[in-house]
Amino acid sequence: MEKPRRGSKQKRAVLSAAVSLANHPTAQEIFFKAKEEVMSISFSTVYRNLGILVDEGDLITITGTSAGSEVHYDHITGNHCHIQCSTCGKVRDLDVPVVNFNGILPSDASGFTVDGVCVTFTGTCRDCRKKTDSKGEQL
Amino acid sequence: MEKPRRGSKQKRAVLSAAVSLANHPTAQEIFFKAKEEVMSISFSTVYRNLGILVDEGDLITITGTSAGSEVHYDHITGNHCHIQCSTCGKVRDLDVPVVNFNGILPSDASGFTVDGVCVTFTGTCRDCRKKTDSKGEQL
DNA sequence: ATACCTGCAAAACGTTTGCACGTCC
DNA sequence: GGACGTGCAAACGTTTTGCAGGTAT
Repeated sequence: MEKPRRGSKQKRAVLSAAVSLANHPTAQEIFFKAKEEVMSISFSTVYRNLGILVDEGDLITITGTSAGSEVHYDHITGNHCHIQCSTCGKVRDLDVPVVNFNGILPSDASGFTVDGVCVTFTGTCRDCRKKTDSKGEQL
Repeated sequence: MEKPRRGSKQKRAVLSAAVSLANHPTAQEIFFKAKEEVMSISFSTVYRNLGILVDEGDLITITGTSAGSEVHYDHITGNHCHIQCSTCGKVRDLDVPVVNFNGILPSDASGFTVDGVCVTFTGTCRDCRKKTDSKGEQL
């Protein structure tokens, strides 16, 4: 039932862009990086391939809690946590593993089949903290 | 430095809509619900007030990992987990508390000030599972 | 009166889709 | 040759914004 997948240099470029950009890049960032490899690549192709790569398990998506509506992509697909700056939207990895959760859920999942968990902390990065402080407000 | 907030029946309608809709409503759902209370309310006003209410801590936002680009709102602002169906985008509360995390992070946060955590499980709800099964594929 | 807040309409933004062409098997 | 992949441009849905007018203090 699996569709045969042919592969293309564009797709490879998308994946390698996602991998080489360590910072949980957005689709746009991946687009520009991939463009370095395949000049002619288009947005549609990037988005299409990102979807495919996520489907195939080569990438995962990260969506933050607030700032920035863009989807971030991560080539580290194992369960780990992220923290996103609610001001600038930047995402970083956290060392905290999500192990605790693998055992917790089934009973509480009220009918859901659980296939993953996304733990995203919200916070403020040092840079944005400075800016906020100098504006004289911290809420 | 805080801006004086006047309050309005629209804002109240938005909040009470968000509260009465227990299902982690999206902005659109809140809009329609709020419209029942204040017929003349507009999208802009809903969005504006949602932003304000989140700012004020009366609501939190939930963003899933995949399906559905809309932001969901939750009036239960205490740390708790959610599970979102990756097919239909529906969000549910999980009983699992996030207590474990309050102690873990500071050292790993690499310069971030942490002010919250959003734990969203990804899964498939019973309804969507049925649909998927009947299509004969489960990946 | 002076902010703040509203409602409208238009814009912005990220993303998706339709279609014709190219490419690989 | 046929199916998959691409690129373009246009569409889409959600959210934001500019502006004129309304409302509460």
